[in-house]
Amino acid sequence: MMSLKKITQPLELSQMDHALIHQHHAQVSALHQNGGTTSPGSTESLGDDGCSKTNLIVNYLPQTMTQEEIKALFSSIGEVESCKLIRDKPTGLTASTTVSGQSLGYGFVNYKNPSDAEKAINTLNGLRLQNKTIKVSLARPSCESIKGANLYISGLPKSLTQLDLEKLFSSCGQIITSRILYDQNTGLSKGVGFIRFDQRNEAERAIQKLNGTIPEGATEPITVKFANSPSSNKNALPTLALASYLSPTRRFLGPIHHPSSGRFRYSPLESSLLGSTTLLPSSTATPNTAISGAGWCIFVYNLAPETEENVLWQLFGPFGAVQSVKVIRDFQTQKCKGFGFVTMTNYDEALMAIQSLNGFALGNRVLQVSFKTNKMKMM
DNA sequence: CGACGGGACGC
DNA sequence: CGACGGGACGC
Repeated sequence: MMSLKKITQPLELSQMDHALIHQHHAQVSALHQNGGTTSPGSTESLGDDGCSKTNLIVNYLPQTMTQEEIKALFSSIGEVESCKLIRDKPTGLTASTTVSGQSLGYGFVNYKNPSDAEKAINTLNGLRLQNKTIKVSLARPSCESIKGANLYISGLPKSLTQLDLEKLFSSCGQIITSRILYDQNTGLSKGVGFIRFDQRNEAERAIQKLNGTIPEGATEPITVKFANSPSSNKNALPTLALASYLSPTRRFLGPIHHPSSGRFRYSPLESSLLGSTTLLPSSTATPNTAISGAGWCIFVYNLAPETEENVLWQLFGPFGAVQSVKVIRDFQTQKCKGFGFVTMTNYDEALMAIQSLNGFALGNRVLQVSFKTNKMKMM
């Protein structure tokens, strides 16, 4: 139940044509348009071998769309010379349950004729397909200097608009895309946004110039830094991969490399407690033992409301002997209150579980796992 | 936007 | 803390 979001219906070609006919006038924000697909200068006529006028990059493609479907769609405009959907590497590796070859959501379409490429931009850019609005623009000549040019900006005033954001950054270079994140429910700005520049050095310039500065009319400084690269994936261990990744036959695991561990980590343990592996659970001496004195009680925080006991068994079982698990629920709703407890027999195994599972991305939540503290109601 | 339960020995 | 429509340069 935790990872159903990937299930979408494959797109039929007939549906696509249909969509094409009825929605080819889909609105695209002016901002996106000025996002810089048109080069500022004169280089229009370099057609032959310089900047290609036939090669398009298509972004925000629906996950399920295949290269063949893309080609079919774009062939409705004119003759397509080549078409490539970019997919992630077919890593046969263990951890990534993301089956090899998933679409990365963008691709390239190269037309025979520049006029068709232009027509494709005019008619297909902004086309809505499934849950996505695709973007069609001229591909820039591929080169190293355009990579890693995406910035993450936080601390923005809630009133700052996308246009304001672009104005703020436009002096640093050519903006390819910009975005401000809004809360889905309230519609209010999250004070966080992205700017993708044409060139990486433009992005560096923007960091130099704007990081820590206070926008006009604002009171707080903004943070400008490089956005996380898509490869440093946040939910590298997809929800249901747990059972398979944390194979029950393996009692001890090497350190699990959490995506951005440092940031999410929060360990209540002091190094002194970690020193020895020969500690025995004792009912009174240390603050982190289970009440009963037999076993080590672990506090697990940031569980989803639907969480059930079996999730905890699956999470902790691979690390050793688990005596009991408990999901704490609200009495009324019977929904998990966001935390639970796991009691393990052996200190070493409990420690290993904590070290491995603290910071672990379970679905869209990052777990915080530590020895239970003693809320001394009584002594 | 959020943080540590529930049970009940029979002295 | 904060991370996008998951994924903008050929995976």
